[in-house]
Amino acid sequence: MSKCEQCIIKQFNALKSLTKDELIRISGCKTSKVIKKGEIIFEEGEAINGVYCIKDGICKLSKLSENGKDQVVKMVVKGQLIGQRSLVSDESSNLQATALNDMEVCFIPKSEIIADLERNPKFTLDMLKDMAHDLKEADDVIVDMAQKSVKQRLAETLIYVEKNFGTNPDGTISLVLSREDYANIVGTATESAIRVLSQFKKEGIISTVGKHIRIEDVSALRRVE
Amino acid sequence: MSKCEQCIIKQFNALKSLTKDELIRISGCKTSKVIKKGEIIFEEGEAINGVYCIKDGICKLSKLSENGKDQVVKMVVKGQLIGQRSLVSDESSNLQATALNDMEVCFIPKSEIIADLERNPKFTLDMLKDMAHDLKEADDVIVDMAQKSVKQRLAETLIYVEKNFGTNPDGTISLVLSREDYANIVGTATESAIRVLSQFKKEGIISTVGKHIRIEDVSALRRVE
DNA sequence: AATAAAACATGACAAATATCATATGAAGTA
DNA sequence: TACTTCATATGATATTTGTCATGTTTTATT
Repeated sequence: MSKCEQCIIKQFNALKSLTKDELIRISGCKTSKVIKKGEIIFEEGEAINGVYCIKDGICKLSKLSENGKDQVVKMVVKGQLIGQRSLVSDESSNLQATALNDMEVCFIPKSEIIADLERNPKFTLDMLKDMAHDLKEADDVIVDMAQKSVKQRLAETLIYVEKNFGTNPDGTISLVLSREDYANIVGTATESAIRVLSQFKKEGIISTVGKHIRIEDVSALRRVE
Repeated sequence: MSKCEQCIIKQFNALKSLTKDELIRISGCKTSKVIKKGEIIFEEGEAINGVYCIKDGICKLSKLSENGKDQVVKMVVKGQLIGQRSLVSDESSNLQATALNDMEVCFIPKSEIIADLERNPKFTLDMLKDMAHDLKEADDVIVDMAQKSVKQRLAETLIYVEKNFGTNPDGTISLVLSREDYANIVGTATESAIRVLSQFKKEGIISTVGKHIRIEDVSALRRVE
């Protein structure tokens, strides 16, 4: 099993602020998991009791709403941590994490890392910075949800996904999402998402290659009203 | 000027985890302000460079959307801190804070408290806990915005406001908000908020006494679809 | 290859919400 | 007091979005 102290992934998250000794100890108790696309990493209501460090892949964090839809709250990519809230709260998770492609994650149990939070202020401060950033992003999502049209939100989502998860050599967006996924990100009916994407395609703003989407005209996407 | 180390308000936020010495130092550099209803505490885009501890009153945190509406993201009450993000980020504020009634706040400059964040892990951990809680609440708001109707969101807002900000002796909700405020919380047009409140009133679910609203039938509010 | 099951697509219609217009009462101001 | 402004209210209408039905395409499975 690979060692935390040598892992480059930690550079992208708060674990970089652990000391070498702390990292070696963490390394000894962590478990690595391979998670296939579509598999659930943890469920809403589950006691997570630890954090996951994402070594590879992308996952969505979602929450079931009363009307049965699974609203995506955030997408998380390689390098980031998920489940941090479980470290500072004894409540069970308010979100479900599902792999959007094949993933590799390391799980660090709360019992092993909690002491570091209480003793290493640099680490805690780093966690705080990450969470402050997440909170800011969540605020932006709230405003978008409340004030923008489905078409605008979908346009923004396409730009976001391309920017954050990259493109293939042919220019298509690397991450393949179903129309239902897109609907659950923007918070609309699947049919509505399909319709808007069809319209974008008809207008030449995007094109599709099989299940892959390519943005043809970013500025048009930005101008969507 | 009152002293932080004797102030009971700090029990409700992370400042309680500062040592007596730290509190005495903070006390020496803090400034107290009285803010009248409607006044802005800080603006979107402003460099705050410190935290505000709310000694009394209620304020809203909002963000201007592209369509010119001022979306309320969160309401904050006596005992809580605002502006924490400025402590861990050099970015300017993403939100505007506006007093919803007469307030009394203390401002603690970043320069004085930042060292405590770096040295007192208990304090940092407490800040982290608060922020984790805020993040969870923000997630819930995202789901509500995306999946619930205006009527449901307004019903929930009424319940929330009554629960969190209390009632007057006659049973009316203490906090008086304009219809526009309600619209900006729920994320809808002012006319729509007015219409829904009128309907609730017609149905006997709420009643009004001047500008005050009284919830007459909470369970009906909960049942709204 | 045959079949079943998803995912995608689109029409028709209903429901929710926004927008614009206008009116009225309340509150502040000259 | 008269005037102005603002908040509340409501109708009429347009637009957006959801829902239901149905068909097609793609993907998975036997």
